[in-house]
Amino acid sequence: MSTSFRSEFLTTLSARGFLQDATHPEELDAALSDTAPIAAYIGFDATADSLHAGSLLPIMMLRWLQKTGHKPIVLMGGGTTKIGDPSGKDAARQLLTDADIQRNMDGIKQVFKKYLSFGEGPTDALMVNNADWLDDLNYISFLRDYGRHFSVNRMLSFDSVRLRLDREQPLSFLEFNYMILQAYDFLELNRRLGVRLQMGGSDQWGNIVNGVELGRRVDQAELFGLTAPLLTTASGAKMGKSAEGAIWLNSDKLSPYAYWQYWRNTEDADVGRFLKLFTELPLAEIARLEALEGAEINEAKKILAHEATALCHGEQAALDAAETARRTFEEGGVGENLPRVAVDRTALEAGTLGLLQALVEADLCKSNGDARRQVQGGAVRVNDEKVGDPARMLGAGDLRPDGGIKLSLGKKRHALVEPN
RNA sequence: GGAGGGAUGCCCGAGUGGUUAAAGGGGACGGACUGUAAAUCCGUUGGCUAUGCCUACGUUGGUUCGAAUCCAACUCCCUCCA
Repeated sequence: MSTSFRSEFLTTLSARGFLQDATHPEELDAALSDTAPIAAYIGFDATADSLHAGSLLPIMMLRWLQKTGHKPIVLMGGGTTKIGDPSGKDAARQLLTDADIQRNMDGIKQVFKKYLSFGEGPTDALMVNNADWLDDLNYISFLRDYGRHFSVNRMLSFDSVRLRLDREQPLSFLEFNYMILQAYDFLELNRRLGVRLQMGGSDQWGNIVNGVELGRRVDQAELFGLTAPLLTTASGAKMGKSAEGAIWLNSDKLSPYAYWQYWRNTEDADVGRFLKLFTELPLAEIARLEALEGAEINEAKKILAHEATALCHGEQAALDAAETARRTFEEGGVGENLPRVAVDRTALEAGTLGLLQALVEADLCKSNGDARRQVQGGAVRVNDEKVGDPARMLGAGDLRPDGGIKLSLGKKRHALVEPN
């Protein structure tokens, strides 16, 4: 995709590295260049009550879409989530109830509100749920009206299916049908809201193309598809995971400080790419930051962390996180925003509060055994002094002048323990 | 419907009666080195009221002094045949 575009939207996506593939680039570019806004959608799962950094790329695409004068549609997979993704070998996966799905969608909407502006205007974002049309489908009439437009021969040739078959891994009929249901989503969105473009990760290419073709066959609609590259870090890891687990976008699941830290720890080789994808800084500015070498690239990482955090949690939260990090790392002090954990004052004053227990309560270790091993491995510090004795108790004598005890696991993970 | 193969810790995968909390790899965490990076090297990686105890090799029973390993039934998956 090295063509040059007329539309602001495609020009931006292309320059910032969001573009992998598109179905009819020229026609799409022309449509996006018209004065009338184009409605475009991306589908999201409703399997958790927040999204994580892996979903940030599509979110940013919707944001750019809106910024360049078009209408973003967030499609929640409420209907498909109800069935459950059949991949993975444990059939034990729980099916979500309607209430679960609704709660998840509410949580996810909180994330989108930070990035998109919702409403009823021509370029305001909308959130829709495919359960609205999938729930009431009649099997026979669905097969007759839409099933006949799908050739199994062709479905078998799509990567999502073919790779599974080549590896002789099971592929259930249910899963095989996902493609059809997703294609139908596109058709339905076109009929209901006039949506003409579907975007997604490159793994969605097959699904998207099917939707485009279904629209053409059934309604003679001119639909478009566009995919973004699948994102991994320079060392090949998937985006959105870290030491602490998933990088959630909701602040009640992951603090803005931890979110800031995630971006601050970006690998050198990824800084330029991430600045383009996850911030809205001008490309010239990014080019300058990207050119920094050696330790100076840390400046670029701080800017990346700030911009990404400000988008997700607001400007003030980003500044606070930076300040906490500065005090914690550059001065070795206690930052205001370190996670605070209340412990039983009586036990503390009696000297019966074990260090191991405190580490677990502070969420630094997952069990006493884990805490014990970390202490023995020399990873634990109390008020910045290394502790080697797993039987160590915390007492009133450990309280610092500010009334707390700072626990550290390794260099980066800290918590402030305070008696209640 | 018939025949055969399989189910092991976060994941992959070895293990076919005892020294197996279970090889090896990946991932993850910690340490060293650095720039709060990467790469590399080292250590750790079921739980607990902890020189011991408990839980764990699909599920439930059985054989045995002793079972992830043998037997039976069941559940799920794969392959081939019809």
